[in-house]
Amino acid sequence: MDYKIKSRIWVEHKDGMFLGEGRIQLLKAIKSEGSLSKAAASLSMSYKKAWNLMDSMNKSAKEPLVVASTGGKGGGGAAITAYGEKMITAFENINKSCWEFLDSEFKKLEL
Amino acid sequence: MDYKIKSRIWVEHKDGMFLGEGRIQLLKAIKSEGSLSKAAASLSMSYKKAWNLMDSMNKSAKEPLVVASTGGKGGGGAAITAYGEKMITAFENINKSCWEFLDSEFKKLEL
DNA sequence: ACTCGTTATTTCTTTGTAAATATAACGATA
DNA sequence: TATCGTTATATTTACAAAGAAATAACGAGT
Repeated sequence: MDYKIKSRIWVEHKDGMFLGEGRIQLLKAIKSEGSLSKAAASLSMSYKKAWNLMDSMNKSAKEPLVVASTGGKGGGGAAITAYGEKMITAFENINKSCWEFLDSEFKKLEL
Repeated sequence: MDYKIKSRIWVEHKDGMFLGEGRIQLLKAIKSEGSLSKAAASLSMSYKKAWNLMDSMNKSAKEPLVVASTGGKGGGGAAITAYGEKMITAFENINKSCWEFLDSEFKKLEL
């Protein structure tokens, strides 16, 4: 059997996407880069797209996941909140366990 | 908590998609309609897209999932093979159990 | 006041994908 | 051999999503 099962998970709220794999990737890049523009560059993503994702996340969450500051020393920057960190680990844990679950189920099938 | 977790699963082989939710839907429509064009119409899908999906599935499977005949009484038609039936039920079972798994995992989180 | 690198936002352009359209091929039946 | 409804395929059109580019705003430090 040379087939592989794949999956994608995401979290929605009343009207639309809240968290998905791309958004989690962006959160992690913001954390490691300390800036939205650098995070976007590190993911080969346009700044605008990154900003849209961040804005959408912050607007649809109870608390912001990212805080950004403009101006000042270094021009500003962006950082992940404690709530944001919690979301990253929660998402990655459930995603990983989903993969494991699917792999084991799929192996049982013997297609 | 007004968040909901969602997922999509699919099966790939060496270079590309083999089975996904849209393809399974199409297989089921072919089964109930007996024709590719009627199946496409019932799903509000263009004939061309339906044909592409069917062709891709048949080409990447060990055995065809759909057999189509052209000409003859009634103009022809399409039908699901036993192998195709097996794929439908296998996919739907694993998909359902994945949803249940995710829902229960997500409930544990209390975001 | 001026500089700096960043965030924030608008507008325009491009591009990739889906949809519409048209047409050929097919073969049992009459 | 003419008809019929389907499968099979190429070509064109339309549209939406992504990207590029340009510009404004910001505020600590000098």
